[in-house]
Amino acid sequence: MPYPATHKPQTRERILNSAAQLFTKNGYEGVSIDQVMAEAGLTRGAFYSHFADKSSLYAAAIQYASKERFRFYRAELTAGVSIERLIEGYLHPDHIKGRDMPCALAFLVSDISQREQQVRSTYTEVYKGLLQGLEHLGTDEKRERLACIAASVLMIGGVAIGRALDDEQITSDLLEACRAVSLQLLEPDQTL
Amino acid sequence: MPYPATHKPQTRERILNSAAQLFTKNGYEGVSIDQVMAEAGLTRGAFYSHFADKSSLYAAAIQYASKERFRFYRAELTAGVSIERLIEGYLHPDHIKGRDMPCALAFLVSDISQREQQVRSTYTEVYKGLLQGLEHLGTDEKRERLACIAASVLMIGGVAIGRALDDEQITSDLLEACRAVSLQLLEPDQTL
DNA sequence: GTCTATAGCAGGATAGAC
DNA sequence: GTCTATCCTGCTATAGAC
Repeated sequence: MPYPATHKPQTRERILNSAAQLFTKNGYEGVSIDQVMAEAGLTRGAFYSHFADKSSLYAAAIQYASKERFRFYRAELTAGVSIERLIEGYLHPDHIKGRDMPCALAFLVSDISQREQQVRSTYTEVYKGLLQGLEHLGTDEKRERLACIAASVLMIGGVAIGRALDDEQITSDLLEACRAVSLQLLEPDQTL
Repeated sequence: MPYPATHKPQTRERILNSAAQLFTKNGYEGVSIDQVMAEAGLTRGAFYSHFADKSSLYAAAIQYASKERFRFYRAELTAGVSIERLIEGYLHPDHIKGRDMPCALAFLVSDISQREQQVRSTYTEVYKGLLQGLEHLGTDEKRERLACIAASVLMIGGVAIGRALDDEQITSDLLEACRAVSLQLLEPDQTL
């Protein structure tokens, strides 16, 4: 039995992990199937027995990356990390530089509208998940929706713009401003 | 005299205008030099007597689009249009849909970090211009820098994320939240 | 300055052996 | 399921005629 039943799912996961890392950092057009497969220790020919095409992989990778990220945040919260610290970690130079698995919502935001329906709808679902997370983050009562939306825009937008800029001083100021305002918006009884 | 002295600059301007429209809406990889030249009524061969390569054109197009946009805003302000109306126009579904010449800062934000130094530094200069505009917008005294940064992130991020999303209801809520918070941040005596 | 023609390459997708 | 080999397309960039 050369290929045990667990082999295929495991391989698929390896491909997804490789794709999530590469796509998030380099965008859809910035990554070839060759690269994804090489990173996963395979060759291009093997790809099409796991995914229909590049676009499907992209959508799946975004979902995968986000699940990993949500899992991480849940663990942090369980371990007693404060909201302030989580926001600080998100709006942080290390995140912008792409260490580990960065946030696909931020890194790919203007990549998405050029992709197919399937990709946009995946992105939208992930964004909804983040929004719901912010609404209930570390509190029993639900936060105001619009305040959470504005906070999410400051987080995602802050990382996206900070990544584009070429001037460390401005990026640093930008992160500081986004941290301050988003935290204020996430105060439990905040209303717009 | 088959080519008058005004011919080349005019042609260059036609190419830039075509490039600004196409690149802003479709990103760097989403546009070919063929398309840009065809839109300008020329063929690909003529391109390289105006620009060194595709990357240079991209940087020049971002600068061109932004100058057009700043010109537009100055005219609006001179005509007595309020800041509220300007923000409303920016954070508006029509802008997201790409009518006329959309804002390159928003539409290309996550495209930029994958390009060369030249492009990133152009983007950074344009962003600095917007920031300075916000600091002095319709007031004699200078607004607080961090408040203006946060407002700019809500504007750029709001358009970028709104464009990615596939759900009109959420996009509409998102634009509303960004309008409300950014306007609040631009109140003349606002401090963080 | 603009054209047509072409060189050269990268990458998506498929075929067929193992 | 994975491999190698191949087809095919699209694109940047250049050459050379007008």
